[in-house]
Amino acid sequence: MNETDEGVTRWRRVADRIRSAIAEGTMGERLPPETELAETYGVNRHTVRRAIQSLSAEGLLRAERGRGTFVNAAPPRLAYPIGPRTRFSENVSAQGRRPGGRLIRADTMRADGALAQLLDCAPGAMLHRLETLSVANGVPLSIATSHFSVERFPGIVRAYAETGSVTEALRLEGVADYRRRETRITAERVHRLDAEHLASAPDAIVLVSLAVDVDLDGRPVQAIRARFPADRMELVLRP
Amino acid sequence: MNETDEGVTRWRRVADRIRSAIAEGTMGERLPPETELAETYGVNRHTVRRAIQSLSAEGLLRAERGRGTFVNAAPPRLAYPIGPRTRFSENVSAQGRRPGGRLIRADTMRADGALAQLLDCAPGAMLHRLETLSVANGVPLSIATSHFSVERFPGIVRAYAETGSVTEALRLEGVADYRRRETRITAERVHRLDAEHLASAPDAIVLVSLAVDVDLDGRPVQAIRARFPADRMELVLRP
DNA sequence: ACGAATTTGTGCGTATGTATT
DNA sequence: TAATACATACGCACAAATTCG
Repeated sequence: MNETDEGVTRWRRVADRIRSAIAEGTMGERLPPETELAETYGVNRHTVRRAIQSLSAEGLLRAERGRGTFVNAAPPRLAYPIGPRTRFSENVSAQGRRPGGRLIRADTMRADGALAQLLDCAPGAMLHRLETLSVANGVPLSIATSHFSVERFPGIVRAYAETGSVTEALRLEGVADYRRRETRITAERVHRLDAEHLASAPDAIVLVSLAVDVDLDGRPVQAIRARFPADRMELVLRP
Repeated sequence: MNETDEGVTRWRRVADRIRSAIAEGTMGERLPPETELAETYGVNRHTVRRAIQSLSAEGLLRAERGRGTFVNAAPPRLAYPIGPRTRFSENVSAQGRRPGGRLIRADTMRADGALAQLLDCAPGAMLHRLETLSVANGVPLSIATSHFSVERFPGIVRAYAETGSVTEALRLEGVADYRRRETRITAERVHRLDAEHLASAPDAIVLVSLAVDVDLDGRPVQAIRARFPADRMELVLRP
């Protein structure tokens, strides 16, 4: 190893050299095997593995058991417009993709304090919980968990199952139209079950959007917690 | 180790048991040392470390060299409103925090294709690049890199240095007012230098906001790429 | 002030498992 | 089947940071 960057741990130096080699294009699409990298950099294979682990966490590399370690091509992110009239199917089809959705789970739960405040209902009130996976061109784009008041929308689950659309289901339940009142966005590591549905790496990052839709009278209709894989999606806001 | 969850790797089982112990409250604020955990779970210390690494990545734990491994208390996130008139100092002071900013770097660069399109200038045009760190109550909240056309705003850096405010600096350069035209939001792992400035863990997650401000005639004024630590901030949109 | 004990971080060697070629 | 390549796991040693007597 080079002695110029004294004070930096070996695996970090290895990671930097691999990153540079990729940036210069001297690495190619596929990395040499770990044993070979260990030899060329003069370190133990574990040290190479620690470096590769770090670069994989950044999204630069992708290690596949039995096959090799590959350089990730950075695909362009799909834009997801957010506004007062955000609707998933319209968003995706506008970009020439074939939208699709699948109901993952439907059950009931009791509102905790935060949900009760968002939905303007009593804490402990029964809520329908709908979990849906959105897909475009076969690529999972989001998991959304929607919460509806059971008292106000008793048949929402059946209506959604029949129509496949929240907009249509709400219309059947007497909500002519709705709009977005507030969206809160943060990010976190993907949860394990979400990672499976989203076909993401177990340590991938998701954008988390917590939104409230209200009817034309301003009454809360649904609270939605959507998770978007951050390496495939970006949220776009236009005032 | 328990033999009921056959087929799952040991470090994952250890991680699950630690997570459960924390959830049940039987773990306390500080974890036992790695050697002790290894003994109680009947695995090697490396296996415990792999589990702790995973839980740290989730944000549940925090390992401090020489001190121990601690359970992270989840602090409430600070809300950052985004809208057509987003201004940092107004945002933060509205929440009873004392805002502050610091200029990290100021230099020039050439516009790549993406920046040129955002700023409506020629690719390769010279741009001022201003990197600023925003702090509230001593806690770093964001790093923002602003790009301005050198041709149009030759004195923007000096003006910013004197006034400490982009709004004021732009006024000195002849821009009476500006508004947000577009904001694109995604998320990624924090870069190393950003992590130092933001006082984040090296594997923390940042929300990345790429925004364009335009003057009253609709001409692009600045392109901003801001990074927010996702464990401390959430972006809030109200139509 | 200083050294010993404690605790996490890094690194190497070895062995074995598992998926792919 | 055999060879290859990444994944997991153990053991040992030492480094670096902190704590405490």
